[in-house]
Amino acid sequence: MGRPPCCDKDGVKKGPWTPEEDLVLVSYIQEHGPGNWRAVPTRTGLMRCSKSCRLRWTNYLRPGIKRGNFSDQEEKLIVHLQALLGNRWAAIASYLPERTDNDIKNYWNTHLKRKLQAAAAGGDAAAKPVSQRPSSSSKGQWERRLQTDINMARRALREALTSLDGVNAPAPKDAAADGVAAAAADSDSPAASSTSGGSLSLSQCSPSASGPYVLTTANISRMLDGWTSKASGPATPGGAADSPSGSSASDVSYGGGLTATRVLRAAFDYERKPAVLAPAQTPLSEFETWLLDDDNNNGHGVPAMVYPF
DNA sequence: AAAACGAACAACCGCAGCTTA
DNA sequence: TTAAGCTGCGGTTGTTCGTTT
Repeated sequence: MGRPPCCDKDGVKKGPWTPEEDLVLVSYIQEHGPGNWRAVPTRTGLMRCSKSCRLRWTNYLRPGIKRGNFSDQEEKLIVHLQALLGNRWAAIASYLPERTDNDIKNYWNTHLKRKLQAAAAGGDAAAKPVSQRPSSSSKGQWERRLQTDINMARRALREALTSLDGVNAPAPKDAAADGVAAAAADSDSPAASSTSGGSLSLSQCSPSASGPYVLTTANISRMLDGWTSKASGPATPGGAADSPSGSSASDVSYGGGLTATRVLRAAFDYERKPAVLAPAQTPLSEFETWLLDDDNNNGHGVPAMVYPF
C-alpha cells in the first residue's frame, strides 16, 4: 500500500484554477464522466494532479452545488449531524446534497463551532458535539462500526427531520453513513447531484456572493438559463450551432466555437442521469425507509415523525 | 488613505481503505 | 493472498476580501 506519487512536485500546477482549466476539466467529464481521475491530467493535458481535478470537480464544478448562505435549517441540520456523527463531513454532506463536505467543514470551522461555543458558554448543553465517534473503529470490528454508523445516521436523520419542521431535507445522496460502503458504490454517482430533477435546479443555485470569475455555479446556471439548446452532441469545437442564440454575454468563448455554455451544458446533461429520482418524486427508497426505521427488524417501530418530502 | 486584522473560502497534504491484477 | 494503484476523507494551510483602526 505504498503512497501514490500523486501531486509530486514536477510540472504540477498548484493554486487557484483558471476558467480555462475549469472548462477543460468540465469538457472532459462531459465526455467521460467523473471518475478515473488518474487519467484526467494526462488525457486533458491539465498540469494538475488527479486529486486536484477531483477536488475541483466535487467541490466546485459539479452541478447542483449551492454556495454560501447556509439557511437556519441547514445550520441546524449540520449541528445535529455533527453532534451525532462527529467530524465526518462526507457523511454529513450526504444529507445536504447541495453542499460539499468541504463547504460544510469550512462553515463549521468558521461559523458553527464558534456559535456553539458561545451557546455552550450560555448553557446550551444540547448543542455540545460528541467529541469522539464511537470507538469501534479498530480493525476487524468494522461490522460493529458499520452498525453503529447506521444507527447514528438513522438517529441523526430522524431527529433532524423531526426537529426541523419544513426542512427540505433531501434523501442521502449515498448510503447514510460512510461505513455503508457497499451501498455507496460511487460517491460521484449521479446521486451526488440533486439537480437531476431534484429539489434544486441549476437555475436555482443561489448566486454566490462573489465568485472569483464568471464560472461560479451561479453564473454557470445563469448562462445555462439563456441557452436554448438545439445544439446536440458533445462539446466539440466548430459549427454555427456553437453560438446558441440564448448565449449570454457572459459566455466565455475559447475559440473554435467552444463556449463555456456549451461545454458546461453538456456536462450538466451528463449529470442529469435518470437513475436518481428527486425526493419529491419518490416517496422513500427502501434504504431510506429502512434507515428511518428505528429497529429495522420489525419495521413497525417508526415513531411518529414528520417527513417533509 | 493606508495598514492591520480577521473572516471566509479554495486548495493542498497525507493517511486510510478499497480495488484490482 | 498480497501488494500496488487509486480514490475518498479529514485536517490544515494559503490566499483573498472585507472591516476596523
